[in-house]
Amino acid sequence: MVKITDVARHAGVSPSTVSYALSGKRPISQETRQRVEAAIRELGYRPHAGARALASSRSNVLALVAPLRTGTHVPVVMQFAVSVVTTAREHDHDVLLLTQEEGEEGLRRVADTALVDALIVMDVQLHDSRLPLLRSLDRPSVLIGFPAATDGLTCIDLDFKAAGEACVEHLARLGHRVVALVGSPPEVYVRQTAFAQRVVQGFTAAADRYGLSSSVHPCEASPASARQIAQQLLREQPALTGVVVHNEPVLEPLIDAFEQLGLRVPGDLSVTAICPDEVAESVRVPVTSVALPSTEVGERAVQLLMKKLAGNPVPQATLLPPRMTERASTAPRNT
Amino acid sequence: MVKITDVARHAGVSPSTVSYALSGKRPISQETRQRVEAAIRELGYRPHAGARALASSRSNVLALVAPLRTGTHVPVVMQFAVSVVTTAREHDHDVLLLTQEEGEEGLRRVADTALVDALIVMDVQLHDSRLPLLRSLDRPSVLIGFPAATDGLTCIDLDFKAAGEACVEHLARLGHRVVALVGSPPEVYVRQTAFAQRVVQGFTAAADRYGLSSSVHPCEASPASARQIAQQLLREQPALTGVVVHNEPVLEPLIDAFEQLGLRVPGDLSVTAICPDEVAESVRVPVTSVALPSTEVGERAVQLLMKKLAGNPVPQATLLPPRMTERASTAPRNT
DNA sequence: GCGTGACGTCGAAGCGCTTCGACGGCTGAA
DNA sequence: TTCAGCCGTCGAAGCGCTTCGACGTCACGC
Repeated sequence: MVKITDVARHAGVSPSTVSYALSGKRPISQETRQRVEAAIRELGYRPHAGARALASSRSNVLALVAPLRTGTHVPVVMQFAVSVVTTAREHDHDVLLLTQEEGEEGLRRVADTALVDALIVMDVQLHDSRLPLLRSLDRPSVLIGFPAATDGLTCIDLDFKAAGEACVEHLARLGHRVVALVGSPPEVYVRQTAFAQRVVQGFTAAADRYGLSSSVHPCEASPASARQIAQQLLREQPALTGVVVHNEPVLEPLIDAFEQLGLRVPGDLSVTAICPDEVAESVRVPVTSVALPSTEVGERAVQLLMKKLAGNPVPQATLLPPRMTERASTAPRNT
Repeated sequence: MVKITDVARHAGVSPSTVSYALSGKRPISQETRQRVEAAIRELGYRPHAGARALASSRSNVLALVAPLRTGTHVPVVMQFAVSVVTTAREHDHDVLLLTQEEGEEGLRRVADTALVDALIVMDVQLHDSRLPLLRSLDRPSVLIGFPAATDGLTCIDLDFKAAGEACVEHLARLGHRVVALVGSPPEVYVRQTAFAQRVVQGFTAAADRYGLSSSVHPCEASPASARQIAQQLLREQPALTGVVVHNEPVLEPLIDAFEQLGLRVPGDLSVTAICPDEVAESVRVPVTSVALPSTEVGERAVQLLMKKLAGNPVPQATLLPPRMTERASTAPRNT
């Protein structure tokens, strides 16, 4: 193994000079820097991560706690993880993957052993048991999702309330008067994951504001549930012409079910969704949707963390504004 | 921060004794060990990962290189990743997540900086450009998937050839005489990912052995392609009664398409698949399938790595035998 | 009764890097 | 001309841990 003293000798300077040339923390003359760089290249020098971490008390590693539970759409998690890793690399950091099951002990472990400099926690719930721990940890963290109280924390997510509102607004503008929300599976609400409830809040508030008749229906992630919900909706709200779907797996089955019940989309029924663009685009009838910007959230989360690591202040809450894309599934109400 | 010297002082022993008590690398008396453990608990001591890595030249971290490309089924990747993390934790290791995009330079970086002790590489291709690097690296690695030549490597995967054979065998035993394979998207073959071709080999070999008439059809991962393939199959092989599907996303659409064309599953047509059990079970007609054992592969991969790290020899190739589960989609041929 | 070796513990030497203080030389303002 | 202060570099200390060799003690065999 080639070490910094080898490089120093080869370049005819002291080890500290090599270190400073590498980190830029002190001025180094153009000429010396070039000699050092040449030596590094020739010897194929790579600083030892452990030694670096020990001396600088910075590991340049971030922890990412990823969920893997029913109710979370896996591709979104994956996309998010990739975006975190990619962005972290741009900031010269690596990413350590932890599972939700590791729990609080896992967080404490990687933080206390100085394995990581900072943490990103996904799938945060309203009264998440990890919150006190994250507040007390000596390392910065960023949460994806919003708990009930955000004091002492840094949170980021899509503004789901605004997303719910945007969907209703879009339908209202098209003249629809009776709308329904097909939501996440019941367990998501029971678990009190904030985003599901926020969508409901936005949906309801906007419906009231526009004077629409509305209803909310949690839905299991199976085609059978989709068919069942579709039947129920037609029975209970025969005048229904607008639907908001916040549940990726049932989006297509739901549209199929409606069409089998004799409703054309968007002729008789307009459908909007809150889901990743790829999902909205891959449905038989491309769906007008508010995007779930997993890539952007991941990127922003890492940026926030970097700011905190640099000692800069960051906002407690970051809500990304919804971005709606009109596709083939919505149309003015059939009068 | 509480360090090992604090623990030593508190327990009335030397730092080295604490270290040995922790690692078990030298005998420590029952009584001393207990005093040390008590001190650790009372002080909340956590060894510093960087210091440990520097002194022992072991970081206790594994690298996992995950793909994220079209053609790879995302949930499978995720399931695999979770299994790797979980198993690694059981062996007191953590997992660093790298993306495929980081490429060879990423592998070299984490290996050379001693950030990780060993590597797991997913989605290996027949002539993967990373192979020479992995062979030359001074750190052990395990590949998921089989390249053309496995010398100097350690590879593990489902035995896809045997899986293809098992499907055909199952159909042949049920009396089917004309079978077809609906395979992965064309780009998977072009990319020369071995597993797709192995399925074809097994499928073809078994069909020949049983004297069946057979054909192979790559298929895009979209419902439209599924419908198109279904039509084509009926046109070209009117006597078709058995289908093997190796393409998760089109499994359900394909069955739908066949039924819309007037073929009942399994009445007129028997369908088997090579896919994760969850996918096979979630289809409207649960599908007889060979499982894609991502969890087991992840677990075994880590175990192989641990053996290599301990200096024990491991087999160059590990092929997991296919496990077939009969479900509702296959039946004896309608005579 | 004494040598032998296993047991249990200690002290010291590093692992490879960063960083702090120091220092000589040089520039520019007074 | 002088001195303050910056620039560029060096040497040494030390980050917190593991590990090696050494040493005293004790049990056992001959």
